[in-house]
Amino acid sequence: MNIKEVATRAGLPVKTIRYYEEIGLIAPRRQANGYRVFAETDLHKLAFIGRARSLGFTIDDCRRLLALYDDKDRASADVKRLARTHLVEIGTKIAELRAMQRTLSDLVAACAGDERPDCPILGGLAAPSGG
Amino acid sequence: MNIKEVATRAGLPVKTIRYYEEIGLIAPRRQANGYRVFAETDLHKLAFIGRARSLGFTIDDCRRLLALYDDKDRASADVKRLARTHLVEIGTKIAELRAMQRTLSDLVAACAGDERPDCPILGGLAAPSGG
DNA sequence: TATGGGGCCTCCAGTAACTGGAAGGTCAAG
DNA sequence: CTTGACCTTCCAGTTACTGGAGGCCCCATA
Repeated sequence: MNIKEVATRAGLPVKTIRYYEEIGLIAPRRQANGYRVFAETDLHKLAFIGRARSLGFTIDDCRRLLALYDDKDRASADVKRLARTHLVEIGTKIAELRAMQRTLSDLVAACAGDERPDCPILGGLAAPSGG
Repeated sequence: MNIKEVATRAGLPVKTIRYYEEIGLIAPRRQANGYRVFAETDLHKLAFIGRARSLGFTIDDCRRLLALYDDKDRASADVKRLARTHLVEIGTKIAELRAMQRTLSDLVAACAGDERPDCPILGGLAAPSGG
């Protein structure tokens, strides 16, 4: 199948698929005219990558996951380890965002939000008092 | 003061400060020998930017916040609007991360994590069944 | 005066993961 | 034969820095 079809079926932009080939995640064959030809396995891999990416795995994670996916002898523990590491990272990011959210919503709550220039938000950014 | 001192006092890397000058966030004077000279106002601005960045404001947000900070006539509502938009973005990001967290921890829980190759995590990435 | 060690400068390249656009080849339909 | 959709490559830009090379500048010490 051609790039547009595989893009539609995998739910990824055409440009992204070319990029994935460039960085070696997939290696579709070529026709005599230079067009890429995608096999079913390419489609599967692309769908796999798309899903992993949407779960926040990096491209490097995807590379490792694909290797594990291709390796019929690997232990499920290997995959689980990667996933768990990623879960920890997600947890950390959520905690950081929540801290931002708290600080910022305190500042927003303290601000009158009217036509006067006095604003605790800018004040809080200029010199934090307790954060 | 020299760049190293202002970097220490503002809690930012020297490189970052040069970068901030390059993109026009600050404009320190120069000595005859080419060295940057930072005034107290430069230090204040840098500390301000550092704090806004740590709260997840983009550089572009910082540019706008600095403009508001410099403008003694702006209404506090202008600042509040920017902060509130940012709060919404933070909220969205947290929700997305939580969704990832749920999906991924379900997959991790379903995986035996032993030496056998059978792994629901890879299965779930290859073809999601319900989420 | 020479030397050594910081500190400072600029410029270039690279990061992550694409995205947009230009210039041009290919194919099927009318 | 032309039109238009599709395909190709290559280059540049995005965000917010970060690292390194190569080279001044300044101060202290021998």
